Amino acid sequence: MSTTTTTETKGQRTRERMVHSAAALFRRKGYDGTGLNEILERSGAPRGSLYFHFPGGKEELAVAALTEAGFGIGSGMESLLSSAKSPSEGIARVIDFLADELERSDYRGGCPIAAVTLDGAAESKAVRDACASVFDRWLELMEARLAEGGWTAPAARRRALITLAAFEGGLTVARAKRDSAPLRALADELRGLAPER
Amino acid sequence: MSTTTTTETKGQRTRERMVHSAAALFRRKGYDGTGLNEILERSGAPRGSLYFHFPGGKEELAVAALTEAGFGIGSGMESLLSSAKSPSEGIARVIDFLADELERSDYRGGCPIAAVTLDGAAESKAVRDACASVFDRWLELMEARLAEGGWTAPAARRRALITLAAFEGGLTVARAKRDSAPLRALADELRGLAPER
Amino acid sequence: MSTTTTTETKGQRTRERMVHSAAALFRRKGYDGTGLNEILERSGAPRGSLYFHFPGGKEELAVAALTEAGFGIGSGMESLLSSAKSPSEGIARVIDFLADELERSDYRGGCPIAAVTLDGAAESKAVRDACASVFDRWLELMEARLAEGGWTAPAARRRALITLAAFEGGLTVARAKRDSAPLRALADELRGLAPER
Amino acid sequence: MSTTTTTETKGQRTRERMVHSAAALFRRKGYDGTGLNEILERSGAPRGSLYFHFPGGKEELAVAALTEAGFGIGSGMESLLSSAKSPSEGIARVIDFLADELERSDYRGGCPIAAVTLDGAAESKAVRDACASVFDRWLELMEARLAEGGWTAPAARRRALITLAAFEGGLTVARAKRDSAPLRALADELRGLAPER
DNA sequence: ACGTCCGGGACGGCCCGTTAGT
DNA sequence: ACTAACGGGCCGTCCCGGACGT
Repeated sequence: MSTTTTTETKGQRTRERMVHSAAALFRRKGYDGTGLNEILERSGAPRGSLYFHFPGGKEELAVAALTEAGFGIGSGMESLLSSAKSPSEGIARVIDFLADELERSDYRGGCPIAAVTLDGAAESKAVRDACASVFDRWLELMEARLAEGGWTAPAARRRALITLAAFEGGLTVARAKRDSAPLRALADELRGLAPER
Repeated sequence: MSTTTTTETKGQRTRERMVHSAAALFRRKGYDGTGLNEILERSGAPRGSLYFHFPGGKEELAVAALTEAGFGIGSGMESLLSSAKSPSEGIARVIDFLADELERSDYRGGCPIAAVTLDGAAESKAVRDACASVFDRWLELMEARLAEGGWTAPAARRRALITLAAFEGGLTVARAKRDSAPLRALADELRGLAPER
Repeated sequence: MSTTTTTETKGQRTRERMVHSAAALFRRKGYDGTGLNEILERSGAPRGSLYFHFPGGKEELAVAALTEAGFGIGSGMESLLSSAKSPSEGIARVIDFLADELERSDYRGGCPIAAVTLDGAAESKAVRDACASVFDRWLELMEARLAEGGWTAPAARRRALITLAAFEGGLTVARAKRDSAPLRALADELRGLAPER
Repeated sequence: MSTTTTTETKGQRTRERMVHSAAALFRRKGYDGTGLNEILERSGAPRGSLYFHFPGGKEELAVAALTEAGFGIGSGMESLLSSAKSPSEGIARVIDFLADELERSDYRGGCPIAAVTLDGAAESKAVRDACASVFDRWLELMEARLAEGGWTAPAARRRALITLAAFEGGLTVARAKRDSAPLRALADELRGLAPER
């Protein structure tokens, strides 16, 4: 009997470290603001390894990093959502969690997807598509929880969308002001808003 | 009595062209994604002029570009807001206008403030402050219009904030998907939401 | 009695493909201009195989490629020389053949030996020696045919040398101009030159 | 009263040093074998200066280096040619001079034009054209001297061509063998060859 | 014997934002 | 107000080694 989780070759671990480093740096400075050297240094990998694991270079690495970061954040979202007593409450908690993280990182850690979407990397279709997929997945997660809580499909869809937009925008505003209050106000606002049918 | 507008020296016009070019490029690719050469080329100004007008270099130019772009967008917002029959309708029109612009630019022209806030430039206090000021000004504009329409101050504040967050986030999502529908859905949603007292 | 030709293991065929690919690329771009990846891709061989067959790496591969290419070209030369009615005529035909090849390759396929001799690879004694040997062999071939046609040894030696120099130089000039005329003019000239005793 | 020659700005001198360094290195190792770092180090210029003087990068620098080297060598050729009592003697002296230089440089300094023509740089039309122009100029120089010595135009043209080819090829062969004898033999041979009308 | 995976780091050419000099 | 010069940083590719698998 083998353990399901930890059977990872050394190469896979290197690759993972590069992906994580990239994601972490993209959160802070976007794609254009992040140098390969920085990613490499942080992950302790030599330059040649990057091009072994990602022959497509920085762009391919970004796609992997964004996708994986999207899943990670999505999982957190999912558990916050499902542990709350109502969907609205769950949504508020997600936003509060994001606000906590922003504070903890001294207002540096926003959303990697947004950061990359808004910079030069968006010229790349592959990168843009990876971002769009992540956004879609997050929307689905929220819609599902809302539907579970009794919302009609159209109402759930609208609420999911406004939630996503609100927290992406809220993260941006909060970061500029170095103050999480706007983000937390958004959490409250969304908590209070009744479903419109 | 002096004419306020047209008395501009050649130097001022050069400066203005640089500022506009920078703003336009920041919208598309953020601060880190935009090279000085690109800005210079677009504005037709020689290299040395930049450091004459902006001794602080790229950073100082960015502050000017962001501030000015913020004013420009703010003015548009203001007239859209004041020409609508109700504040909610005005807000919806602002978002629709943003969606139109996004489409016209083939999903390249988002919000320069957001783009710069989310990339490496946010490490600069001067840049961050310029962004925060712009956001504040936009919030004030919306609050004022809402108050004028009979909203209480706290409700107006909340609605302004959620509006700002929604359109910044909506612009991001719409750009990633290359589809303005989410943004327009947000406009509708905000139009429909009753004031919560 | 064993077949001399077709008893080749898979490994030998791989090796051969690498050698041929290298030679072909050296003709076009010299040693420094040709990357290992390019050679590998063209020969369909995996990276690790190179160091199995050529522990000395690129340099050792080059020696093999140059030597083999030298033999191949030498054989062609030999048959052209021996099928002509006179040595001078044979020499002219060799040059014409080279000109044909240059045209067929769109002025890319010159002499691999010359290309490698003139670039950084010449710092390597092994490579230089391989080149020198090839040149010597070609000279011998021509001298032998000249002697056979009744030329005295010194005259044959001189004519072989000027022929080799003329076609190497002619190939270079023709390549730069993308015009085989100079090379063909050289063929004519050499055909016309009387033996000087 | 100002000296006509030495009025050179610092920028021009920097540029010149880069051009000379590039030419010197191309002689030894060709275009692909020569790194920009090497050129820069040798000329003592910083990296950025290169792209100021040669916005087109390495390729543009190569064109300049080749053109200038071509003129330099051409001038030497011209004076050797004109100071000899006969054209044939002049030609022999040119080749002898080349042989001297080859020896002096320990068989590293060949013809930069040939080296570049035979490596990957020949893919660039600009580079190839620069090489072709230099060859043409050299041919004209020799033709003119020959005509001056009483040769008919067609004979002069043929002799010029075979001379150019011979010394380019001879330089190659001599370099591979690290022996200037073949080159000197060529000088003798060409001295002895009678004009064919 | 033959080949793969992965690591390793130096170096490739290009372009960055900035400053001196005038 | 602008030309000229400055270095250091960008990302990508180079050739090569060792560990491992067949």
